[in-house]
Amino acid sequence: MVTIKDIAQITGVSCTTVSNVINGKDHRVSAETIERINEAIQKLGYVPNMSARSLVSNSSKVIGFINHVVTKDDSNFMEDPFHSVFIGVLERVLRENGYYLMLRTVATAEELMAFLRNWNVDGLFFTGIFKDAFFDALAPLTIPIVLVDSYVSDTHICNIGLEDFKGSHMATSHLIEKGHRKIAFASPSFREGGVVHARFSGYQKALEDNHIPFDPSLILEAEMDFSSCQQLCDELIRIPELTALVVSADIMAANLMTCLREKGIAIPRDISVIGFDDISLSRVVTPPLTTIHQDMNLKGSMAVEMMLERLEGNTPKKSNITLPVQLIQRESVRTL
Amino acid sequence: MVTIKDIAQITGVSCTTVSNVINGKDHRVSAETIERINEAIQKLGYVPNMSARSLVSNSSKVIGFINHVVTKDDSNFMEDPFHSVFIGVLERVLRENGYYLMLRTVATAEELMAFLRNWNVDGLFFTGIFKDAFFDALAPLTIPIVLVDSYVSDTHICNIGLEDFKGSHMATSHLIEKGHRKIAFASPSFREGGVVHARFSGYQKALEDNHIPFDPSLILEAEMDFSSCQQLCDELIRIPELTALVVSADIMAANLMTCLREKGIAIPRDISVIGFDDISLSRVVTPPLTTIHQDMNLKGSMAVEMMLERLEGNTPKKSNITLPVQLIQRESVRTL
DNA sequence: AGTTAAACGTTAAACGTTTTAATTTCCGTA
DNA sequence: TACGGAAATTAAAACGTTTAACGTTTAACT
Repeated sequence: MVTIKDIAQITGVSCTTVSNVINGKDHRVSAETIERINEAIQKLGYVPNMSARSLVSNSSKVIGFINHVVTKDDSNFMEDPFHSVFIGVLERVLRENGYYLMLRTVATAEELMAFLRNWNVDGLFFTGIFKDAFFDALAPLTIPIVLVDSYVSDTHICNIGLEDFKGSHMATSHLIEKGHRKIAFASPSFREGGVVHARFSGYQKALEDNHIPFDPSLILEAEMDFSSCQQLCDELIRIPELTALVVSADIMAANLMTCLREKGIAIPRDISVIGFDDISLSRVVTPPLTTIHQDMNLKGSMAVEMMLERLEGNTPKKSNITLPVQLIQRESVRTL
Repeated sequence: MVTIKDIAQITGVSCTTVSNVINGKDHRVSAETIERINEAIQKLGYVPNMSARSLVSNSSKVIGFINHVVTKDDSNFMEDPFHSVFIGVLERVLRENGYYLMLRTVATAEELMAFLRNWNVDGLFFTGIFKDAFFDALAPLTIPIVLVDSYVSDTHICNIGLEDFKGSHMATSHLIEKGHRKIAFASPSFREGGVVHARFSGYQKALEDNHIPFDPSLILEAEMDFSSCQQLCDELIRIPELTALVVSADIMAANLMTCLREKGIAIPRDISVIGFDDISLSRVVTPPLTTIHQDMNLKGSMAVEMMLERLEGNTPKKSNITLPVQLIQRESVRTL
């Protein structure tokens, strides 16, 4: 292993100087020396040891992506394209800026703290954090934290979210324009500070704006997996005169559509469906799903941008970004 | 920050002893001392500093998941459920065994080596490595390396793969049993040492076994994304009397089915399609895709198991595991 | 010529852990 | 009582960096 010492020795210079050159603090070093040092680095193939670096500097260049599991389940959080696509973007941009990405699942705040101190983690990404005890444990942390899809606000914690309310309002209004009046709302379970809440409000407001009375029996909750959707489907078909359905997540919509089809219910002939998210699947499902589009890649790059800004020590202009959504009309909605 | 020194001081013992207790080398420490130390650790909330640890011990507990990009593209490798689901499993099992997972994209072997030495990486996972210069660069490495879906063999590198040949043979035979004779094979581009090759051979052999002459004009290559599939689709419909299609990846099959439908071609009425992989999407697409199933979660856990065995220093029983596949009949194949 | 300040360095301590080799303590036995 | 040896413990070096704090030399002003 070639160390900074070797470089120093070979170039006849001290460790400090080599270190300064490596770290771009070369304003105190002559151009000629810099040249010599860089050559030696090149020739010997020197690579800095991050452990040594972080040991002394209290900064590791490690950014954590935290998957917070509420219940100790063995489900694979990577099944959700939202996590994976997001992580893919993170990895790329962080790397381009000299950072490293560590994945970590934690159940408790203690586990998180241990992880942070294990590695001197420099920054943290979270998806789907809600207002609860766990979130409160984040407050005393001083490293930059970027939340995604969390309706929680805090001075030093960034959030990057979506026009959930607006999107849902658009979806519902679209159905109403197409002549639908009895419209159900299906979604994963509500959690305080989660996106579902905002999406539900959008649905509710759209009804109100169109003078359609709100009917609580049209609100359906279930998990997103296939078998939960089957149960939900049974409830659905028992609702009389239902003509349309707003689903607050495309994965769920896709599962639901499959269940409905298996029961001989045609979409959009018997029932119209509109989704939310526009994941890649939505285009490929039959019929292609009309949905509210969000730009996952943009979301990821905005999140990294906020993170990087904070890492550089600049307080960013905004600590709360809301990304736009867009209605994508495909074939799962019919005009009444 | 509470260090090992603090624990030593408070319990009136040396750093060495504390270290020994922490690392389970407590055979040289009296039971009473162990007790005292553990209490102090608990009370002060001591958490080991991995940087310091790896600095001196040349082992970091960091396992890298490497995404090797051949061309410098900006596509998101996490779009592929194979990577993401796999990584999800890795993270869980590695964590349960005291390891940490770092994600890293590299373009060249040099980048990889730099990464390894940056962090003293203890082990490496790869998906989709092919027999090329990059692979050769892996040879001199001494840390455990686990490959997934790579038809390359090397003494100290593990591989965990699939019955690709058999699966493809099953798929093709299934179509033949259903009365099909003119069967095309569509797949992402062939690469030496990649799974596509094996899957192609299975197709070819099934034809041969059934005395159907092989027709090279029925072999179609394209990338998996939607627009490439559209082009491929144009070629497809120009083939006269084609009744069936083996697609060597479900993502591609799904895209292809959508393109075909957009051109007014009904599945399975006009053309039967059989896929490979059985990703979650396959069930939800219309018609539900008949495909060859593989167990991604099993694949992940087997891969970690091999990795852990090597990390413990045991040479595992096998360095090459082939997982079984299974035909899942759904509705995309019709009987002629 | 003498003073200053910039330019170009260096020395050595510190970071938190592991590990080797040395040291002390304790106990049973000759 | 002395002694051998096992058991329990320790001191100190080492890992590869960064970073204060300090030292030279040189160029530029009075």
